[in-house]
Amino acid sequence: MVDDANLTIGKVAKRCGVKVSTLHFYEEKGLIRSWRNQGNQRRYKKDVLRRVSVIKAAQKVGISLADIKKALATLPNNRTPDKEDWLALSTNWRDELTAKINYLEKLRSSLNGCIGCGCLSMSNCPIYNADDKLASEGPGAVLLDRNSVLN
Amino acid sequence: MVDDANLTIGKVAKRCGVKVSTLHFYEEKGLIRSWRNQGNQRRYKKDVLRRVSVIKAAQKVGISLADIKKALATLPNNRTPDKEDWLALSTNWRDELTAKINYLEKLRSSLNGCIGCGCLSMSNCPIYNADDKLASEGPGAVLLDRNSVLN
DNA sequence: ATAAAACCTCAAGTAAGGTTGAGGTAAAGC
DNA sequence: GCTTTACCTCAACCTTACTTGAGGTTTTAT
Repeated sequence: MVDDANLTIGKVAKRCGVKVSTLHFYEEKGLIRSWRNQGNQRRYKKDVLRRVSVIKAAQKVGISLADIKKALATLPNNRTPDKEDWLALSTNWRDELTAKINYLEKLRSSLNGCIGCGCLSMSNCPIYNADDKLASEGPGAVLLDRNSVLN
Repeated sequence: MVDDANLTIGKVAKRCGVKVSTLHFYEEKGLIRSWRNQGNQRRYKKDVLRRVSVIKAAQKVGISLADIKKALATLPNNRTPDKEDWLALSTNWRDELTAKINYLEKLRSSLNGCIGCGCLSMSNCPIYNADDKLASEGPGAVLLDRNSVLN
């Protein structure tokens, strides 16, 4: 029987609601760490539970694993991260989330104002530029890609 | 020289701000249509410009190509879609966008508290109990062990 | 002691949304 | 007429985030 500070991969998976294969994958990607017992099986300290939960939370914000990894790399590795450490991460992510929300709100008003009312055919539509006048000269239809937060 | 109601793929690509390969891909997926000229080259009617722009707009909302295809399939195919037709699509997408914005706002308001204080382990944590179905970014719902994730 | 459950590695597969390249044809410009 | 640009098909590849499966070992339970 392993004690609570010496978790098996199955325990971690169950308690975090992820599959064992996900933990293998995260370890391979450098997002979490483990050591091995005498029989070559992975063991984790409790710390990993929070890491995995934070990874999942950040994914909901839309942060990629690569960026999550970078953020986790800023945590201290000489001691267990404390409340302040986690707070610093979440503050950054909250700001990204705010930017994303702002973008989506702008997009929503474009949908309302442009697609909804039919002005898609007009040259000043932010989503779609007119085809007639701009056809031979300008760059043509200008999509929102330029300012996209998401893409 | 092709006239304006008889667009080449290059023209469509340039005016919509996408690559030629993207148009091939969309056609293969049934999102747009074309006919062929004598030399087997694709030709499009102007209609396609709006379709592609709407596809791009919907993608920014977070709609998958499969769902966009379904939505586009509700457009009339006996006539060019009019204002009312596009309105129906955009209204649905706007509602999805609103739901998504609401979800992200809820997520934002709980992000610092959850990550910082450790309530990730609790059954009332908003991050894990919000409508995960709306979290179309990132993987789906994560069902945590209600009793003991972190402790 | 033995069987079942859990774990291991490594390769391959999945899904979305495209992109890239090879080998060849068509259209446009001078 | 010749050359460059544009277009064609088909297959393979890319990225993200994992999952699945085969074949084999370790732990745990009875």
